[in-house]
Amino acid sequence: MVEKLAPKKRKAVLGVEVDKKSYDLSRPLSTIKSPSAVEAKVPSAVEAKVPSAVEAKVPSAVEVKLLTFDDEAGKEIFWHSSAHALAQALKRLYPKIQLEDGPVVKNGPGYFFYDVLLDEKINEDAFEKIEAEIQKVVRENHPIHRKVMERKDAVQKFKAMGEDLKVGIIERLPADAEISIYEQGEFADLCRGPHVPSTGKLGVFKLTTVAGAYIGGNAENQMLQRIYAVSFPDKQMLKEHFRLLEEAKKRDHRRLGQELELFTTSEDIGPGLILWLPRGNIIKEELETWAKDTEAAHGYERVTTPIVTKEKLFYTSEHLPHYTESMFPPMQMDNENYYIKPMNCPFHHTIFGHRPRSYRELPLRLAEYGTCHRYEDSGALMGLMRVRAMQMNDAHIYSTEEQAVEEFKAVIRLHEYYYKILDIKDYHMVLSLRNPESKKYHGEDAMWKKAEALTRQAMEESGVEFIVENDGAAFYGPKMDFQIKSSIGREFTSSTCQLDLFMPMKFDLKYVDKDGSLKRPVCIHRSPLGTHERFVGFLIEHFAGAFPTWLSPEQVRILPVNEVHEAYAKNLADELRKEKIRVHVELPEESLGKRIRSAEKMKVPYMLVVGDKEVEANIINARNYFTGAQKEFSQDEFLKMIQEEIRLKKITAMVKKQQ
RNA sequence: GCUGCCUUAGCUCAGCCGGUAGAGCAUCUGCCUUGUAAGCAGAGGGUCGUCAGUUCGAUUCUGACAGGCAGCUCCA
Repeated sequence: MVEKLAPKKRKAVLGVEVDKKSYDLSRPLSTIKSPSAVEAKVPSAVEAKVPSAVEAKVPSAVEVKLLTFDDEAGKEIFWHSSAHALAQALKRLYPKIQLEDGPVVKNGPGYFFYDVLLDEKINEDAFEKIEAEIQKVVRENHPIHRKVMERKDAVQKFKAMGEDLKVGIIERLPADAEISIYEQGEFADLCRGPHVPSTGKLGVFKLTTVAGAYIGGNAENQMLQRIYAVSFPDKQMLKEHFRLLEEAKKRDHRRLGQELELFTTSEDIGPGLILWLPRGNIIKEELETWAKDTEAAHGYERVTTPIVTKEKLFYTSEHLPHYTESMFPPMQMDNENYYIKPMNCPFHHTIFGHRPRSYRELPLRLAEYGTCHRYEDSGALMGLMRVRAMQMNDAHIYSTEEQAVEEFKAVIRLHEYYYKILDIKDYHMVLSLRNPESKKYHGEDAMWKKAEALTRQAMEESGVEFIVENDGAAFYGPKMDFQIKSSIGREFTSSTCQLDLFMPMKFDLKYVDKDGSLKRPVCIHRSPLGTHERFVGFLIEHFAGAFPTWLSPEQVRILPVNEVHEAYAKNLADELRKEKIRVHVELPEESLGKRIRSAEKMKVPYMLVVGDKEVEANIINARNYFTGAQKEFSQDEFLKMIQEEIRLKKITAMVKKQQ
C-alpha cells in the first residue's frame, strides 16, 4: 500500500533550470549545451537540502534555479519521471510488454501516459495492481542515472531487452542526435530527460484510463494501448485534483444542456443530430439575431441557398472526391447525383458568378445561416461540439487583391468584437500554412505564397498573437483559426477563416476592373461564431449555464407567494412581456421554498417574489441570480434596468456560490 | 473508422453467486396557503438499449448491432 508521504514532498528539489531550460540535478552543468552555461559548475548546494525553490547565482552570472513541484518545469520533470515509474511497473507485471513512448501531456485524461504494445488487454481491473507496483518502485527509491550512448550500443541494448519499438525510435532519430538513456534499478529507458534524482522523489499515482493510439499517430499503423495516469507529491493534492475534475464536469455542456432543458438527441433521429429545445433555441436565435444585425452594420448582404445540389458543384470545388467519406452519401434524382451540402462556399461562388461583376461592387460580402451536414466519424462526435448537422454563421467576402488585407483585418476585428461582448478571453489563434511536401494542397506555388503572405500580413498588422502551424491549411488556402477549450480542457476550433485564391480560379470568378480588364477576386471565408451548435456548446460551459440576461432563455421568473398575489403577478408578467422580456410566472402550486429553489437551479437571472408587501406598495422585489443580491424597484425602474442590461449585453460576474 | 469502457423509470443511481426489479428527484392527485435553495401524504411510471445464442429459467453469461463516454485518426 501507499506509504505515508511527508507533506513537504512537494518542496523536494526535482531538477534545475538554466537559461529557461530544465536539466537533471545529476547532470553536470558543464555538459550542458547552453552558451552561457558552459563555464558553470553545479554548485554543490544544489544537491543540498534546499527546502524550497531558491535562486542560486553561480560565478559566471548564469542563473540556476532549483525546480520543485511548484514550478511548471518542475511539474513536467515530476510527471515525466512518473511515466518512467509507470513503465517500470508495467514491465515487471507484463514481461512481454514493449514500450513506445511516455510523454507528459497538458490536456488529457491524465498528466502523462505510456504507450505500450501488449497482446493482453490492460483494463481498469488491472489498475490497482499496477498502481501498487508503481508505489513499490517509489518506495524502493532507485537513484536515476543518465547515460549517453553510441547509437549502435543503444540499438544493441534495446534489442537485447526485446524493446523493438524503442529500436525503431532510435533509428528514426536524426544522425547528430545525442542518445541518452535513463536507468533506475533494473529499468532503463531511452529518454532525453530531464528526470528527478531518484524514484523516491515521486509521490502518489492514480491510473485514469486506457485508450488506443496509433504508432506514430498514423491510422494505418498498428494500435498501441495508451495508459493515462496522474501523480502528485501527496495524497491531498491527488484528492484535490479529482475534486476539481468533478467541478469541471458540472460545467459540461452535455450535462447542463439536459438540466437546463436546452437541447437533446434521440437514438431514433441519429448520432450527432441535435434537437434544440425551446429554451436552447432562444439562445441560438439570440446569437443569430445579434450576428445578423452586426453583419448588416458591417456591409454584409444576406443570401439563402439550398441544402442539396448536383454533384457537379462539388467536383468544380474539388471537394469531391477529396471529402467523399465525410459527406452524406449521394441520392439519385433524374439520373443525377445530388449531395447534401457540407459547406456553403460553392453556392456563394455561384451567386457571385451569376452575372458580370464590376470592381465597384467589391468588396461583396455574402452571408448566410446555411445548415450544413457532414458525415463526421462516429468516434469524433461529442455533444454539441462535434455534430453532423450544423448551422453556420457563414459568409464569403469577395474583394480585389488590394482590398484583401483590409477585409481580413476587418474580419479579425469582428471576432474581437464578438469575443469582447461575450467575455471570451481564454483562446488562442493559429495561422495554418501549407506543407509544400504534402499532396493534400491544391493550386500553384505562387498562389500559395501570395495567399499566405496576405494572411500573415493581415494578422501581423492586426497585432494579434498567433502561432504558426505548418501543415494545417485548408486544401485551397491558408487558415486562421480561433482555438477555444472545453470545460475539461479539450481544444476546439471555434472559428476558422481562410484567404482563398483557389476557388475563384476554379469557379472562374472575375470582375471588370477600372481599366476594363477582367480580374480574379480574392475570397475570404469566415465564420466568427462558427457553427451555432459548437458555439452554444462552448457558451454553456463558458457561462456555466448562467447566461447573461440578454441570452438567457428565461429572463424573469415571478413567484406569487400565494393565490391572492396571482393577479398582480400575471399583470406584471404581461407588462414585461409587452416589452419583450422573457418572463414566466410560477403559480403557487408548490411551496414557495421549492419554487425559489427551482428558479435558482434553472439559473434565471431575475427572481421576483410577489407578496402582500409588493402588491400593497405596487413594487417589485428582485433577486439577481449572478450576485445573489435582493433589491426593490418600482415597475418602471425594474423594466428600465433590465432593458438596459439586455441592450448592453451586460455580463454580471458570478458573485454567489454555485450549488 | 480504430482501441477500451458504459447502457436498469423522464433524470441520478442501487440490485451479492442466473430465479422476470428498487431508491431519491421529477410527474400526477389530495392536503397545506407559503417571504428568498426541497411542507406532508398517496399514486402512476420499467418488454433492465435492440436482436440472437447458452440455460428448465437471462436484467445478470456469450455474440452481433445501436447509442453514449475517453483517447487515437479525421476535421472543407
